Amino acid sequence: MDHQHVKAGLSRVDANKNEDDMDLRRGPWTVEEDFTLMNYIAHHGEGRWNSLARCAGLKRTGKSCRLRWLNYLRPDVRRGNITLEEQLLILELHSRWGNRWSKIAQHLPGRTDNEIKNYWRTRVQKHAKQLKCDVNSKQFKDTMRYLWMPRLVERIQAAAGASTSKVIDPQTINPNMVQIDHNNNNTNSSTATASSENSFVSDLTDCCYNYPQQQQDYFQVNQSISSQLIGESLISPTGYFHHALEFQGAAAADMDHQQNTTQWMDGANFSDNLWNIEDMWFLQQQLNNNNNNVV
DNA sequence: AATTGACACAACCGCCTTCAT
DNA sequence: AATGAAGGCGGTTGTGTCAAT
Repeated sequence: MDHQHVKAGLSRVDANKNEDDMDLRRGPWTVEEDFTLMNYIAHHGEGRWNSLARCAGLKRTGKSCRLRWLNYLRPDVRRGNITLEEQLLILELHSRWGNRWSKIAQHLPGRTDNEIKNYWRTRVQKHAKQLKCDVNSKQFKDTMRYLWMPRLVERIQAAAGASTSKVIDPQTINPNMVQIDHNNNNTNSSTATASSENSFVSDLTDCCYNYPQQQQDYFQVNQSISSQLIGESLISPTGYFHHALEFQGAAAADMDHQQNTTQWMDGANFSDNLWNIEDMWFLQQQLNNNNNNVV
């Protein structure tokens, strides 16, 4: 690798390729290019992308053709808002596998790794930024597991109960869920919100406004729904649901720490913040726990 | 009406792995 | 076994859109 290529951040192989491909097109695809690519694949199939690009007469790299096909033109690609169920799955699978986008995408039919990656960056990382904590930190991960995911489950339930086109039928998952609905006969804001819209219009932000009243119930339900969505084998016996219960118990016995959040929240504009007091308190607890462990 | 900033998403880049020769 | 091309993947950037000012 010579200095020029090192400077440009290119390997020699890629650099030579670039020199050879100076007349290649870059940037957004035109309708004509899309049509050419689709037409060629319809007749000849996909694969061998470099030769495909040449034979189809496209002035694009094979990589570019492949990406365009997989992420946009493929007939079975799903577009549009990420559903609540998909959000829950993404959070769950990311907690297990990290940034293995293609692996995560395999469990969301029609969704591309690129789309999931973008979702994570634009939605999830944004919230981490607002909380002023690292997206990979334990605090943030715990918040996802013990607050956001239960809320997502709650909203999935509400949406399924309100919609005729249910994605999840609670009774087929867990009889407890029916009981939960009856016990929660107060119509809290989250239920009302979810009922007034279809399950496709939602994101994490909405979930963060609505703190569950009976969190233990939500963990039970969460476990059930996650099991249905991604299969029992993915739920660990020592998974986050149990840890959440332990955490909630310990936290309830230590409510005095809530006062400490004032100090912790210094610098945050609360009136404009998406996060409610429980989120902040939860994170503060995590910080305290970590500090105790260090000492 | 023009400007600006935030946001979502398409597309590219470079590294790594796999495959064919 | 060695080599180069192709493909896959995760990170990053570019661009269009829209709301707020």
